[in-house]
Amino acid sequence: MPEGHTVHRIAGLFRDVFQGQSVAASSPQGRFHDGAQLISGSVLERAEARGKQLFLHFERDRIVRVHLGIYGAWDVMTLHGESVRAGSPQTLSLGAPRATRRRIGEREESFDADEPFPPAPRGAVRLRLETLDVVADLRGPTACEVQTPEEVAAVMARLGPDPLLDKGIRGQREFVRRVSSTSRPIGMVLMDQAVVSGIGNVYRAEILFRHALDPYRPASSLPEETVVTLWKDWAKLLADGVKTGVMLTRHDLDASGRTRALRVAKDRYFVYKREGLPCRVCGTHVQMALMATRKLYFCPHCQAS
DNA sequence: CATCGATGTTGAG
DNA sequence: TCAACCTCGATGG
Repeated sequence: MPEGHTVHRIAGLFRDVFQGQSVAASSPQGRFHDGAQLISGSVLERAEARGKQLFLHFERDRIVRVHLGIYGAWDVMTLHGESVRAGSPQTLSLGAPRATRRRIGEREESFDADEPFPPAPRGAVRLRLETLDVVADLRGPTACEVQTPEEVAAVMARLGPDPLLDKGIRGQREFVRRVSSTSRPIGMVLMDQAVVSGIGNVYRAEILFRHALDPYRPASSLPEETVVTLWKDWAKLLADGVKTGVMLTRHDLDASGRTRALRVAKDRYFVYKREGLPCRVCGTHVQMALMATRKLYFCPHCQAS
């Protein structure tokens, strides 16, 4: 599911396949019918992510803002093979070219779909974006709406820095300022999109473990140097996540362990979803507690104050 | 078949 | 603090 890395991957993929092209838009499910009509046939000028928010800039200052929420996902299907790509309608009708599907969101996967192109929408597709050789289906988003540049600016203004957009000292300083100015627990603060963009429940737990931090410790009590380290670590994890599509957060693995963890979810994390299992560092049982309705995982020994 | 849970946010009280 | 919302795969009977 979507933490910041997923959304940046989608933005990158959309730049590759849609940017500069006229895109047909529809809402097979019907719930985004009017919005789809507003943009259908216009050129996608830009696709950008900020944290978990995706902005698709179409002509005439029409911007589609998408937030996947907890289970939203994009399904992207492309025809493969250049000859098919360039194919005329006759070529397409010559019989069921195979498509490659890429699911982006909860669980990413690629597979050959044994079906004609473009495939019929499956399930509740809120928004379908389509060119001659690419179809992207959006399901289950928390938000999908057409906004003006002013509305987009207002959303952006409420978001904390994103390491991929606010590189260098400016983003870092902003992060330090926002973390240090609140006494709420650091475990809550890292999840607050107004403090920093893109961190979700998985990265939150893993980052805290990687820095041996007690999730309940007041954010303002952390030394500035620790906060700077957190920012740099998030920047690295995010860059890795965008590259691989996987939240691999363990720095205790050799090359083969890493390869395995990329494949096997159970091996992927230090503490996330490992309640009751031995801490990978000290063997203490990993604990789970609710923090503001979300499940928080941590090692009570390694992460003691 | 029904129920549950998930990498999230919003808004009411 | 809590319910509502959005969708689907996993789990249980």
